Amino acid sequence: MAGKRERIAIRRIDNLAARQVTFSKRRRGLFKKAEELSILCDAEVGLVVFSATGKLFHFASSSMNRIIDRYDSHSKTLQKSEAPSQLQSHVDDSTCARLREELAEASLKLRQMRGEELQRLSVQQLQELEKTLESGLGSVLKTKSQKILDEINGLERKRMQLIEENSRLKEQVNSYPPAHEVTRMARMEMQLGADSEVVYEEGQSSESVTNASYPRPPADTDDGGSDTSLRLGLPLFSSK
Amino acid sequence: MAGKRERIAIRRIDNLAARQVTFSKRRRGLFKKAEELSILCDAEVGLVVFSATGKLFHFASSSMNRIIDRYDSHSKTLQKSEAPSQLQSHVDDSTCARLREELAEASLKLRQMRGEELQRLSVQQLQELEKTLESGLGSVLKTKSQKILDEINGLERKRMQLIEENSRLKEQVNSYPPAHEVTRMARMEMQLGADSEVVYEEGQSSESVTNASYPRPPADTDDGGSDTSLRLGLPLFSSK
DNA sequence: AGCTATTGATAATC
DNA sequence: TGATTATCAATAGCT
Repeated sequence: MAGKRERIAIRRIDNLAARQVTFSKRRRGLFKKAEELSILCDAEVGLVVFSATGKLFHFASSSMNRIIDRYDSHSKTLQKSEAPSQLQSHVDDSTCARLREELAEASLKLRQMRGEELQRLSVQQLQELEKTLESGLGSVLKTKSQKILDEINGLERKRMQLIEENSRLKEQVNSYPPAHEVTRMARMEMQLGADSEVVYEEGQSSESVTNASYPRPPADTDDGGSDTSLRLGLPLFSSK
Repeated sequence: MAGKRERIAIRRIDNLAARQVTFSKRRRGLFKKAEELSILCDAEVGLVVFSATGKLFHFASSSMNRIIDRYDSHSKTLQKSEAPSQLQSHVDDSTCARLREELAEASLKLRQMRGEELQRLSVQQLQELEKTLESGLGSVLKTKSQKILDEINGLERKRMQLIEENSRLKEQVNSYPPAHEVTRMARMEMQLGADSEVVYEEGQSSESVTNASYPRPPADTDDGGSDTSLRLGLPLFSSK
C-alpha cells in the first residue's frame, strides 16, 4: 500500500529524485504556511527560494520590493554611504553575461560530478567523467590518509615526549624519595594497576594507536549514523 | 488538561493576545521548515517576516544580501530598460561581484573534486568529499551502463529487423529467380553461407521486437582506439 | 502524480 | 512565556 513513514534526519538528501520530490512537497508546504502566517497574524512576509537547479520561487504578502526595502532599512543601521556618484563603476552587461555563462557551466559540471543530469552525456563523456572522478577520489583518499597519519604521528611524538618526561620524573623521584612522596606513589600505583595509562617506559610501536577513532574531528558532532570506515586506502596498498 | 484542537479558518485573528501567541508559534515553525528545506534539498532560502508591531525576523540559508541579489538578477529579466542612474549601475555592480564570488566558489569546488587544493580541508571535509565523489562515480557508472545497454539493445533490435527483412527478401528471390540472378545468388551463397547477414535495404519499421536475450554483442567493433575497460558495474545498485 | 501511515505542528488550556 | 496534550496538517515512502 503506502506510507510506512519514518522520521528523516535533516541533512541533504543524497538521492536526486527523492530530493526533488521532497523539494516540491516541502516548498508547497512552506509557502502555504508563509501565507497563512501573514494572514492570521497580520504580518508582512517575504519568502524567496532557489532550487538546487537555480529555479526561483517567491512569495510576498505585500510586494517583494517593499519587503526588501523594509528589510534593508531595518538591518542596515550601519549602512555605509553608497557614494552614489560612483563614476565608472559601470560594469558592462557583457561581462556579467559572460560570468553568468561561466557560472552556469561550472554549476552544471558540479552537478554532473555529483552524479546528476548525466542523461545528456555520451558514453565517451561519461567515461571521461568517470576517470576524473576516480582520479579526484584517489587524491582525496591520499590527502586524507596523509592528514590522519600526520595527526597520528603528532600525537605519537607528543606521547613519546611525555613518556620521556615521565621517565625523567620517575628517576628523580626514585633518587630523592621524600617519605611522604613515596607513600603517595605507592598509593597511586595501587590505584592504577599495572596496565594503566601511566606509562613509565616501554617502547611502543604505533600499532596501538591505530585508526579506531581519530581524536578530533574538527569541531563537529559526529552524526551518529555516518559511515564509519575511514578507507585510508593509501599506505597499505597491497594490491594483487 | 489541554488541547481539544479545532481547525481554524485562515483569516486575521481578531484577539490581539491570541494573534501574538499564534504569531510566535507559527513563526518558529515557519523558520524551522525554511531551514529544513534549505538543508534537505540543497536550496537557497531567504525568509523575512515583520510582525504586526514592526519587529523583524529573518532567515537566510546563505546570506540575505546574496539571496536578494540573486532574486533581483532573476526578476531583472523584465527590467525596465531606462533608469541609467548610478543606482542602476550600482545594482549591476553588486550582481557582478556576487557572480564573481559564486564562480570562484564553484571553481574551487570543482578543482577540489578533481583532487586539487585539498590541503586546506579538514579530515571531516575530506571524508564528505570522498562520499560525494563515490556517490557521483556510482551514478556515472550506472548511467554509462544504462546507455551502453540501450545502445546494445538498439543495435540488436536493428539486427533482428534486418535479419527478418533479409529472410523475407531471400524468400522473394527464391520464388522468382531470374536466370542471371540465380547464378549470382548461388555464387554469393557459396561465399557467404546460408545464414549470413546480407543486407539489401533497411526497412525502418518500429514494430515491437523482443529484446530479451541478445545472442551476442554487436560484432562490429570499429572502435579501434580505446584501451580502457568499460567498468560497467552493471548490477544496478540502488542508491540508498 | 495519488495514497496512507506516521511524524510533526499547533490550538486550546493551564 | 513556557509546558502539555488532543487534534489537525504535512509529508516520507510506495506505487
